[in-house]
Amino acid sequence: MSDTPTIHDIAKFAGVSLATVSRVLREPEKVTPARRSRVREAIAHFNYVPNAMAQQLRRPGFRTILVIIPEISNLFFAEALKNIENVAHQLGCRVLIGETQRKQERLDHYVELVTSRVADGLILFGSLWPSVLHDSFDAGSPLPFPLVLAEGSVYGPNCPRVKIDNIRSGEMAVRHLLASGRKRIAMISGPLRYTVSTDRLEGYQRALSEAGMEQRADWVVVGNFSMESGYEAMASLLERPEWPDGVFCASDEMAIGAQAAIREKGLRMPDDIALIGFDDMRFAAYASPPLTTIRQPAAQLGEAAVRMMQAIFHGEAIEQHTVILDHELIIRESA
Amino acid sequence: MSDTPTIHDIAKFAGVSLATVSRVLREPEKVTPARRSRVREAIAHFNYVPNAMAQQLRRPGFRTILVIIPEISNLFFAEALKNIENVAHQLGCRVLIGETQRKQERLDHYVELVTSRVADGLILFGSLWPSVLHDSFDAGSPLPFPLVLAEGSVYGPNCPRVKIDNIRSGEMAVRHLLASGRKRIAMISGPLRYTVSTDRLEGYQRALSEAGMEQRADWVVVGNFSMESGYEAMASLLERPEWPDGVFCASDEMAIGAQAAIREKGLRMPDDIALIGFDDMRFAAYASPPLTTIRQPAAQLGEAAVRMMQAIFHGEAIEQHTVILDHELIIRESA
DNA sequence: ATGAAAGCGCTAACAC
DNA sequence: GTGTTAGCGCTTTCAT
Repeated sequence: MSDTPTIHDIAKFAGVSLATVSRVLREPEKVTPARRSRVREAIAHFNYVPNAMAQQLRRPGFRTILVIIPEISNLFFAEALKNIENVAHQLGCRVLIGETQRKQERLDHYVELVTSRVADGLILFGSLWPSVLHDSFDAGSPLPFPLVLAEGSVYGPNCPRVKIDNIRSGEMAVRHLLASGRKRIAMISGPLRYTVSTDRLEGYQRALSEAGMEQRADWVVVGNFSMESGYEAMASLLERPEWPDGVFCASDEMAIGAQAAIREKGLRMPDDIALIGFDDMRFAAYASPPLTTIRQPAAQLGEAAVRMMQAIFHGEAIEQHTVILDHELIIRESA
Repeated sequence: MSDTPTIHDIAKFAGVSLATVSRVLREPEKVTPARRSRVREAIAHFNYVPNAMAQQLRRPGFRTILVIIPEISNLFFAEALKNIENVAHQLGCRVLIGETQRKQERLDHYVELVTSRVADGLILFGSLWPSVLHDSFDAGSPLPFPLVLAEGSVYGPNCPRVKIDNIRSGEMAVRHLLASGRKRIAMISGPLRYTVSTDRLEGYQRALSEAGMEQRADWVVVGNFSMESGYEAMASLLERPEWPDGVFCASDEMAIGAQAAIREKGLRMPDDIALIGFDDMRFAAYASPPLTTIRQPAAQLGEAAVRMMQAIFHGEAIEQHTVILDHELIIRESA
């Protein structure tokens, strides 16, 4: 932690010019073996590592892509991230991760990393929109940096994005409940300020009306995607005079909370209540009973996002401006 | 995404000198209102954001701390991270997160961010040791950058660290099992190449021998901290002629996997088998039955790490070179 | 093959 | 107040 050596120190120590040191670093073959090793010794001696800031200034180096997610503890994001890291690494980029905790201020703080060129591109999850990009939202004004939107929960802006079709996913979930003869289907939704939530809700409604079922507004109760809120929501549903016989939860976490509430009441799944979740996160298979759910292709989503970013970096025209990934019904034992 | 404007563009456009633009940015009060607003217009017009690389070069700016974790999808880390972010933000630092997936190569790649001064300090979770720091491992040689070790799973190096006492935690877990009269206590351990694992295992052994119980080597089966491995481990235990009546799992994830195996056999917890986990991750309370576990203070751990880092940044002598956080037994229904 | 020197985008002394 | 100028640590012509 002593004073950081610079290229000057190395040059002086090795008795060569700055340029030579620089060359040893990036085109060693252009330097005589003798001096080359002298320089290398010096480098080792000082434990010298070039200052990346200074390097980048002259020469566009490794690409760094910043990934911003709302919550790191949400397993869905964790899964997507893992793949982003893998693919990016493969493609020779570095990945930095930032968590906003759904705070605009945090988001903006992270976005500075890319406006100020510490990172070269941004993959943005979640429903918040960077303040700096306010003008670019609906206006056709071009984006000031490479951006790809993931998870598709943001409205309008005209930029590359990868998402899943939450409406059709919701439909699929509810149809599955319907298929087993459920008549009183409730929904535990996410916060209605998020598109993902309203989309899944719309899917629920469509499936119901398609089946000619009655829609009861008081049977959709909104949680916040957490287990706790799922538990509360289900508990409140079970306090009503008439119980639902099927419940669609907008996240697996809420479904797991709901399961706890159902078990506490001594009810059985799927006999008394059929329950279906959303995400297919790791824990779903180990729930009691194992959770039937809609699988979001988190990993693919990450991969697709990185590939789009890569395309932008390379100035390639992106064929599909928005790619929609396939969801899938995973049938286990809860419905 | 068009050509990035520089301070020159702004200066020219506003008809002032570079210095004036720079001043408007960081000491606006020293510039006449008239010119100030001219410059601001120019900035707005070009959508100018100073290049952070260039800035840092002259002037040590915001501190960036890099946090490296093995796996982002491990909820324990997620929890610790959340708090790191919070505290760091409060202290005016930026946090970057990197995931190694327990690969040395990945770790080293991230560590470059700090040797090359993109980040100013490193908080390191996990059991891997950066290659660059090879010499500093046991040698007393000083570290080339601010480093604090978290989670305490690395041997020897002489640097600030924050950890929990895994041995005593393990003891506590097993004592609890013993207290309810269990006679045949098995353990599902983590990989034995990690200190966290061997420490918890040692705690298990100590508690057993302290109680004068027989120790059977074939009753410790090793998993890899995942639910899957917990399931497998428990299943294998249940294939033996004699079943354990108590099981200590080195992670909640493994415990949840184990619960699934136990339920499948139609056994009851804690009546037939008492089960205790480790971590107290979010899902523990919603398991079936709710999981008794040892709580690791993930959040405090994050906070402590950041504060130590802050102290290093400020050149303060760190009072406690290694801080050990308290664990806690959380009794729920599985044991 | 090597070194001198210009410059990357910005900040901070120093003059005016 | 404001502009000029000298760097920050590095890369890259361009001579030699």
